[in-house]
Amino acid sequence: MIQINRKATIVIYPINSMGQTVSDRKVISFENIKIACKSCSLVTLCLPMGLDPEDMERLDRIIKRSRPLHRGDHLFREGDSFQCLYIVKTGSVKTYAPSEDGGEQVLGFHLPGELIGLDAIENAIHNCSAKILETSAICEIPFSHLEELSTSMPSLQHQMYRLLSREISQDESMLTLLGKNNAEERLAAFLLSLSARFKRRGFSPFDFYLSMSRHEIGSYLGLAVETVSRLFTRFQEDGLLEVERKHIQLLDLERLESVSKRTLGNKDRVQST
Amino acid sequence: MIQINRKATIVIYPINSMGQTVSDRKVISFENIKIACKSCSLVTLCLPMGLDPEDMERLDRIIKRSRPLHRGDHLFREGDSFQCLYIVKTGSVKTYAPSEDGGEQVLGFHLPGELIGLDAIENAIHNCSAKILETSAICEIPFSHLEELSTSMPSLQHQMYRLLSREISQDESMLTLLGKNNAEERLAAFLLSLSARFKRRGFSPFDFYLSMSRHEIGSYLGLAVETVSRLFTRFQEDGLLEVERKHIQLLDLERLESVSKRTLGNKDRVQST
DNA sequence: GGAAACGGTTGATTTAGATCAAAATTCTAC
DNA sequence: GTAGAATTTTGATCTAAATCAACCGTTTCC
Repeated sequence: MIQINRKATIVIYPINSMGQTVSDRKVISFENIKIACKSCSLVTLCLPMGLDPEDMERLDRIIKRSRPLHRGDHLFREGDSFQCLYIVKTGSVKTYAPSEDGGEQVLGFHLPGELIGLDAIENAIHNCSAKILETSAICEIPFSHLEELSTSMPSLQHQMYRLLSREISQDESMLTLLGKNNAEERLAAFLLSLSARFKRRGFSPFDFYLSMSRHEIGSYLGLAVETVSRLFTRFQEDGLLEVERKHIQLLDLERLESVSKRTLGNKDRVQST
Repeated sequence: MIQINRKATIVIYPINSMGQTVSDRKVISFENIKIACKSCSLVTLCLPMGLDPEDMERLDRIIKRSRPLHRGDHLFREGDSFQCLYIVKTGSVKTYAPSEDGGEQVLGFHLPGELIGLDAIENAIHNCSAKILETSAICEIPFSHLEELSTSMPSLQHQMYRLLSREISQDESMLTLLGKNNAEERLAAFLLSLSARFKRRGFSPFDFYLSMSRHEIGSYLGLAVETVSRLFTRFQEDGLLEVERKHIQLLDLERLESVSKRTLGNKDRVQST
């Protein structure tokens, strides 16, 4: 899916979930795939965050940058030996726990700047799989090198602790979502989370493309595909959003927010009619 | 609840969830509350795991050991500033996310040797609360000291990475449990998890006391109290276990195992009659 | 170009587990 | 020891979401 944008730069990435219809959309060309951390737009929300230039340089040297990977490619599979952490540079990735019967539990969707593989450190074995959702550039960090480096770089060590801790917090709020919230609240919270993450990355929080299927959203949220589909329709009918296949436009963030945290106490339901 | 055991040592802890009816039950006396890591029975599964004697000594010096805390005491509350990590030495602790309406989502139950507070590192603010379930001894580790120490102790740093990573793995399997498994499977998995953890700590995997209420179990597993209660009754009727209030005896680990991972594929249900 | 596979939507029906209600049991505190 | 408050259990009813089923639009691939 190659297209030429207004600035006549060849955009080699397919239309992806980030900023498709956004006017200030970043142009990604061949040259800046292998960009160093210090010139990377993600530097403020990625692993090198907060490192001084010299430390960043040292970190930069152990990071490998691969050719773009494509939809369906695996970064790793459950059971693989753990060698590297991965960071999404562009595109998106899902992690999931496969089950014997071919099913899967989606554990997360990973956007640019986000680390993948942190759960494998303990046993040096991956206990989930990671699959590319759309053509993506991925940075690869050999963990043994990273660990070694972090012994001599307190700020890197600190950043590692923070990132690991954040992953725990996120999983915990996901546990609350699955334990306490109904289908409507889960989907609203999911869309708001995507929205906020796109925003931090400089893309529109109102208008984006989903790189995952309804089925994957359902798995992530502990819902059946049909329920997800019906909810999208309902949210659209309620004027919360506009949806056309993968394209989402959030029309009323505030109301979506209130839907996402409507537990027993708050009975002012969205108009159903 | 003070009682004298056969060896005439005063047991200051109330009958707790660990090994109540176990013959080789550990005797906990006043003296060994403030025991150093190197003489602590938990050393092989706790933070100091794998440290050499000298490093352990250094770690030991920053660890504070409090007087026993009692049921209902808080280690910290959501919103508190993060100063310390906590390790359960004896007893048990729950962590939970309070919600505005007085409800709560239980995030975890913590047994001896387990760390509490890892999710607070990122923002230096606790985003859940931790409450003592039964009289417990707790080790307290000022995180800033720990972090500093870990910069000069690669094996401690490694252990920290491992423990953080393990927390993530555990949360992820919990996500799968809540996302994919039904009530029966969740409770079975919960009991088996407790069983395995008791075993690792030298207590009976078959016979133990629950330090948490049915309500708390329900919250943890995303189920209503009534469902939990009914399941205990059903499991007992099915001969899987014997339950009398907080006292649980697992009668058939193997069958419980098969109940815990019975998804669609596996239709050999437990006899209901 | 057409068939097959896939992903998504919509409708009808079923059901697991929530909710409501009430009694039984245990715990707590005077 | 007793009153009152929790906690747990059990039963009856309800409902949100799963499941089953059919259909439609897209994509893919001979």
